[in-house]
Amino acid sequence: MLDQRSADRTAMPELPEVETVRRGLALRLEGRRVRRLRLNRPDLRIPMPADLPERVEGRRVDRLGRRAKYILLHLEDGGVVIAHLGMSGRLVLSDAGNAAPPEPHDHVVFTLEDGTELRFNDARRFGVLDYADEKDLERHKFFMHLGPEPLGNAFNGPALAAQLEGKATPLKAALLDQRVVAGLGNIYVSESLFYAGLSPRRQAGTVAGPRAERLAQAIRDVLERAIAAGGSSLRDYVQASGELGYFQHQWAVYGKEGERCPGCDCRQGIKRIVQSGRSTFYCGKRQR
DNA sequence: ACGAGAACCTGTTTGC
DNA sequence: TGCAAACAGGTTCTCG
Repeated sequence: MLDQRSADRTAMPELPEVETVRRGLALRLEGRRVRRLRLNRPDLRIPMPADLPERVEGRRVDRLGRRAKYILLHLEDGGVVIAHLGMSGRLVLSDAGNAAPPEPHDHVVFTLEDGTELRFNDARRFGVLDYADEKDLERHKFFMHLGPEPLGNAFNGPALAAQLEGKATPLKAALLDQRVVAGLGNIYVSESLFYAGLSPRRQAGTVAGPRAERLAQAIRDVLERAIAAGGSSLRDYVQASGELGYFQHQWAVYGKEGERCPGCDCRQGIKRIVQSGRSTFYCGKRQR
């Protein structure tokens, strides 16, 4: 229990964590009906629609979906609640008859017919909650410009190379751009580049052919392994407390400045640099 | 048009 | 010990 609480504080909502949360919510929400939706504080990064409660209350949740880092609650009438966790957002479930006491930053509370509560808690309010009709999702402003899902069929070496072609920006910055590939964040960009053996400082446009192939594969592998790790943690987590949170991962380079490179015997160890205001970790010898 | 950096906001960690 | 600065998983806007 204590371990889980401390894991909560090191939340990291990139694609694997969002997918893990989606799976956990699916177990508890699919097929259930929302009795009440309470907006405590609607002014997140983008103000949520004032009519959200009337759009949602009384509807059954058919299916939990995901696009990039957005979680989608598909309702029975074709409505979709769109949730993004930003940097600090959490979706916390509590059992019927055993509701957790209200916490600071509980901005939205869904109450199901059986009393189960789902709370959207987000201290920094970089998160988002919105509503759309299913048929309009592709054209929604959140999704209109997104690149391919890295775990989908449309993502591979040539597709990635095409996105990077002509870009002068460092590879690190290009991979954070959700139009290039949707779902990577600061941690998994560093991790993917490490496994691909590519320098985060390399000009993005120079990545094509076999390099692009390696990078696309590294991205896939890293994300799949992280989801697998989250999935196994999730089972324990749900059994233990019935809550959802985030999970600590074992990273190769992220946050490991000065430590020994796990891929080679170089002397300098893992380097930390700042690119467009954000930390990047890499091995200067192994990654070119 | 593009890319770098700031801004958004709060909480936690680090360093003097 | 206490306080201030630095830093944090994301996205979007502005400026050069």
